[in-house]
Amino acid sequence: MSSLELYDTLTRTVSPFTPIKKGEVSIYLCGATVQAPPHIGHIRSGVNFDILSRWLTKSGYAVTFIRNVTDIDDKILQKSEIEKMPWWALAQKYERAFSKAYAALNVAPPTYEPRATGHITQMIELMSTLIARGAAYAPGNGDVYLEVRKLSSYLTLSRQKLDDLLSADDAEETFKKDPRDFALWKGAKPGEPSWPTPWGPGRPGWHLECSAMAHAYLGESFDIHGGGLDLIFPHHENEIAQSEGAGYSFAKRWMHNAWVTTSGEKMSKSLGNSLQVTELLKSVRGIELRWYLGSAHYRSMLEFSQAALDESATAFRRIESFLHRASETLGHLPKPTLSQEFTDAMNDDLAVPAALASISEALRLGNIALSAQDSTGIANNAGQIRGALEVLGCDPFDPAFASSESGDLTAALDGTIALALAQRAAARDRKDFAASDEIRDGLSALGITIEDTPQGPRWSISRIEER
RNA sequence: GGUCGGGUGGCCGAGAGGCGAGGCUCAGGACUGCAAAUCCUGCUACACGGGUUCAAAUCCCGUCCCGACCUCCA
Repeated sequence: MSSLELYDTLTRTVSPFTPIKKGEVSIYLCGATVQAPPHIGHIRSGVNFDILSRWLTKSGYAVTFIRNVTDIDDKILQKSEIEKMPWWALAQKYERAFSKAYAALNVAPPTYEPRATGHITQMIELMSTLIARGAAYAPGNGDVYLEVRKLSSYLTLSRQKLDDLLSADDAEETFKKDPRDFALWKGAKPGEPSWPTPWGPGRPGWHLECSAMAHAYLGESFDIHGGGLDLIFPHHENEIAQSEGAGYSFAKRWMHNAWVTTSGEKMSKSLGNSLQVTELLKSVRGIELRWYLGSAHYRSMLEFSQAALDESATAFRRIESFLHRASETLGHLPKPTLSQEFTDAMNDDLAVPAALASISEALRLGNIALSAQDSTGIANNAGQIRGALEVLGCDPFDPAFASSESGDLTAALDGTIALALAQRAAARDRKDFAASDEIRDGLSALGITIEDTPQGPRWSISRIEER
C-alpha cells in the first residue's frame, strides 16, 4: 500500500505528505481576483486543487479548504470605471461568474471562501504586528510597506536574489526605503474606496489579505498553500515575508499548478488569447471540460486546442457510456471502489495521467465483461471506474451533473422512443430493413442515437443541446 | 541580466538509465441485415551534436528552438 507523496515548490522535490495534525489537512488556495469572467486557466487551478482535496478526503483526511476572493484591487477599480458600475457591484458580478463556472465543472465549494474586504480588521492587526516587530513601516503618506531587507530570509520560494531583481519603475518609490519594499496597504487617493487605519485611510495591497485570512482561518501554520505558477513571485514570496515577519511559520508545503496555454503562450486577457468558460461550455458539457482540464498532470502546461478538447470529450463519453450500460445491466449504480493502480498513481503526486491509464484497462475489461454478461466482472470494473471518476470529480452519476431535463420528461421521451423502436423491431422481424433504417435515421436526425445490443436496442441523446 | 519550465509518434499526453504508459485518429479483422457500440491486430517516437555506460528519451557537456516570472497575473 503506497502512501501519499506530493511535490513542494519550496524544495523542488516530491516528498511524503505528513499533516501537522494527524488526520487533518488545512489548505489555502489563492482564488480569483474578480475583475473579469473566468477563463479556463483560472478554472484549471480550481479543478486541480479540487482533485487534491477530493483525494485527501478519500484518503481519510478531514480537509479544511480555504479559497479566497480578492474583491478589491487596482484592476477592479479600473474595471469599475470602464464598466461604469461601483467597484463592489463589479466584484460581485464576477464573483458570481466564477461561482457559476466552478459549479458547472463540479469544483466543490471550499470550506470557507473569505473576501478581502471582509478582513480589514485582521489586516490592520497584522500590519500592527509587523510594524511592532520592525518588519514594516508607515512613511506617513498613508501607505504601509514591508521592509524586505529586514527579513532574515526572502525569495526562498522563487530562489532569486534580491539584488538580481529588476527594480520596478514605481512612482511612489520615494516613500520606500528600498525600491523592492512592497505595499501592505495603499493610502487612499481621491475617489477611491478606503477604510480607516491608524496610519490613515486606505485600501489593502494585494498580498496582505492572504496572510491575514490564512492566519484567521488556518492559524499560524497550515499544511498546503496552493495557487498558479505565476503567483510564486511576487505574491507568495510576499505572503511568506508578511507571515514570517509577524512570527508565523505559515505554509508547510507549496503547490503550484501550471497554465493552460494557447499556441505555446500563457493564457492572458492582454494577449487576447483567453478562453472563457462560458464559451467552451457551448461545445462541451461541464463534466467533459473538467475531464479535459484535469487529465494533464497539474504541474504540466496544458496546450489548449479545440481538437484536443473534442478528443478528450470523445474519450470521456466512451467511459461514461460504459458506466451507463453497466448500470442498466446490473440494475443499479456501480459501487465505487479504488484499484491499487489508481491509488498508487494518485499517491504519486497526483499522477492523474497514470491514473487514467488504469481506467482504460478497467474499461476494456469491463466491456468484455459486458459482452459476456459477466455481472461480477461488470460490477468490479464499473466500480473501479466510478471510484476513479469520483476522485477526479467526473462521476456521471454525481447529482452535480444532473441534466436539466426533468425525470418526467425523460420518462415521456423514453415511452415515445419505445414506440418508435417497437415499430422498428416489427420492420426488422419482417426483414423490411428499409423501413427499420428509416426509423433509426429519423431518430438520429433528432439527435437520438440507436444502438442494437444483444439485450435489445438502447437509445441515447447524442446531440449537445444549445444552451 | 537573474530565476525557472519545456521540445516525445499523424495528434494529445505520461515516463526520467534496461521490461513498447495510456488515449485519440487511421488501417485491417471479428461481431452485425446494415449501422453503432465493443473486442482483436497493426502504426517502436523522444529537438540537434558530442560524451559517460554493457545499456541513454532518461545522466553529463555543448548547440538550436519555445515559453514563463522579475512587484497586474490561475
